[in-house]
Amino acid sequence: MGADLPDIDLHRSIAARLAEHGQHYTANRRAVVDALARAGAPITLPDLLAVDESLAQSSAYRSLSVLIDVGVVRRLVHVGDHALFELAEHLTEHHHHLICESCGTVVDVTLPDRVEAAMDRTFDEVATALGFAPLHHAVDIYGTCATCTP
Amino acid sequence: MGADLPDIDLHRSIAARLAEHGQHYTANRRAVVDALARAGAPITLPDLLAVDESLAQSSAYRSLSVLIDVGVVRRLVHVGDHALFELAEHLTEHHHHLICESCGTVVDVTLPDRVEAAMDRTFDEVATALGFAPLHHAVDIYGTCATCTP
DNA sequence: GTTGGCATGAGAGTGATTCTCACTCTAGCA
DNA sequence: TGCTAGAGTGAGAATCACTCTCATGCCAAC
Ligand SMILES: [Mn+2]
Ligand SMILES: [Mn+2]
Ligand SMILES: [Zn+2]
Ligand SMILES: [Zn+2]
Repeated sequence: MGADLPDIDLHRSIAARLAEHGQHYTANRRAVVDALARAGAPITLPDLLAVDESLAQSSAYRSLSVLIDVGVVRRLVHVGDHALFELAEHLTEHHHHLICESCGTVVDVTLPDRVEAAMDRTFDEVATALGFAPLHHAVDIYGTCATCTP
Repeated sequence: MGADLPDIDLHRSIAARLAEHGQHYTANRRAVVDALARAGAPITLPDLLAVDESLAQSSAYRSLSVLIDVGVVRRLVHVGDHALFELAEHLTEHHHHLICESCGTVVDVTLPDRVEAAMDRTFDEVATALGFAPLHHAVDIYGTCATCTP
């Protein structure tokens, strides 16, 4: 989404978070992050490898796994047979997804703060009523994208 | 969820929908529907086979696939390595999911109509602004369930 | 009662993801 | 600056949820 951190801060922030977990920000992990940042939308692993041809498949999967573990990357499922990967929200901003049921395209959307706040209040109420302690939420809006609409 | 159709109507409704698509409501498909109805929450395929031991894995998967194609069953991903299956909303009611990040339990929740309406309005606005024609939405509330909270 | 076509299920196949292991790099110390 | 222990890498093997195949079963319509 629009409000990304400048690259320098992005990488510094990621390095710090990895360090907190006793992990290093290696060249491979940085290459994966760069590819995700360059994509600017959730992408599949094949797409990731296409963005940076020097990446090896097994290492890309492993770097993503480490980055997910420390909270730098988020993995999305729900569409197609490949998972989608994107930078975590603390590196971009809280957002949700528009999913085209025809072509599988996924794009980020942000909702007005007013609406987010109202949703959080409601979710907290209904979850608590069922003995759940809610931590966060995901909203997926399914429909048809511009290019798939005739 | 609470407001299920009585069994007779449930099966009649499903038979009709299958017929619309030139499909039959066979014993196997009915057994799968019964198992899902009995579960009352999204369940995995292994769980389904456990509920009805007479079901064969390959046939259960195929029956689910047919039932999904005609809109009687919905498939959820997002949690664990097995997909979750539940009866479609027109057989139960529009609802969303509470997902325990600790044990993977998934339970249904309904939101107040007022909130659903407000969300739909907002989703329509933001989607349209991005050239998307929104059709429906899914909300997942992640947190910790009662038994996982110490 | 025969026949044609869909349904079933055991087992084989598929493919995204994960694991293995021999090799490489690097951080930290001498 | 050299050494070394431990972490990182990647080609290929393995895993496993799910799908496909095909021989057989079932049923409806004549
Ligand atoms: Mn939100
Ligand atoms: Mn809703
Ligand atoms: Zn599309
Ligand atoms: Zn739990």
